Amino acid sequence: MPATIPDAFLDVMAEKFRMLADPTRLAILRALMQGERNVTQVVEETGRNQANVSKHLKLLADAGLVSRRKQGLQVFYRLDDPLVDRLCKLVCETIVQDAQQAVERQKSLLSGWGGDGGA
Amino acid sequence: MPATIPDAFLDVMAEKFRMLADPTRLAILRALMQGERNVTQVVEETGRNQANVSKHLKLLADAGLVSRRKQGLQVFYRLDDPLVDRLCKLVCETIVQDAQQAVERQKSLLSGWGGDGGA
DNA sequence: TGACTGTATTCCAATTCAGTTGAATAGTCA
DNA sequence: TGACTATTCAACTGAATTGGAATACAGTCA
Repeated sequence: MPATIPDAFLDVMAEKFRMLADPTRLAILRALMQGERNVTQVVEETGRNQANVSKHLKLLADAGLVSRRKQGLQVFYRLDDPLVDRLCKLVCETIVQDAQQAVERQKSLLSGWGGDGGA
Repeated sequence: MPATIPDAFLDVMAEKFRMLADPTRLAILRALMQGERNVTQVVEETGRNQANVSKHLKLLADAGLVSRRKQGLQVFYRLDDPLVDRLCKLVCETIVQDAQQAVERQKSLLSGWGGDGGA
């Protein structure tokens, strides 16, 4: 672990983040966090159309975030990068924290007028 | 911390990741990880031109990742989201790990021929 | 006020990306 | 072989993003 990020890492890092920078891909990854799924299942769970899901799955597979397993007619995908889980958890936590802080700021504002924080 | 990621989070998460999904922005953030910097300093440290840096700084500020402080003619920016540091560290670590694993795979391949792993 | 410095904005061309549609491929079953 | 299902591929469109050049803006100093 270098003290500062080397120049050569910037592109690789950006590439990794870019894979996570799309709601459809995040929805797909969320489905795969529950366990292995075939394309049809992912389509159902994400509500996106099949070609679109297939394209994003290919992107994710090419990037090494998910792996493919063929079984008869179907292709099963599963998470293949523990990083995904950890990054998503981190970001999720901060979203929750940000929301909580927003609520608290709101409360403290209201308390200035002697309110109880209710609407 | 929800058991699974809520639908409403997907867009927010994607937005956060998108901010990190660009090498120029990562270079800027890397500079700011060392401490507060004004625009000129960031320009020097990143090697990007001024207009470009200024634009990305605005994006980052709007997204809440960095904060601005004006002092005379200059505007100082600094990291304002602990998430950035943590996400970057995580990704960096996995890049290093991936590289190490690649080296080991290479070694074990070579050892099959009785080599010592050298070039 | 006018010159100068540091920063922000606007406009533009090029590129990239997400999503849709329609066709193609691969595996299964009769 | 032929019908059928699951998946992928290719082409297209519209929208978003990037970087660069030029310009505008804001604060300082003489």
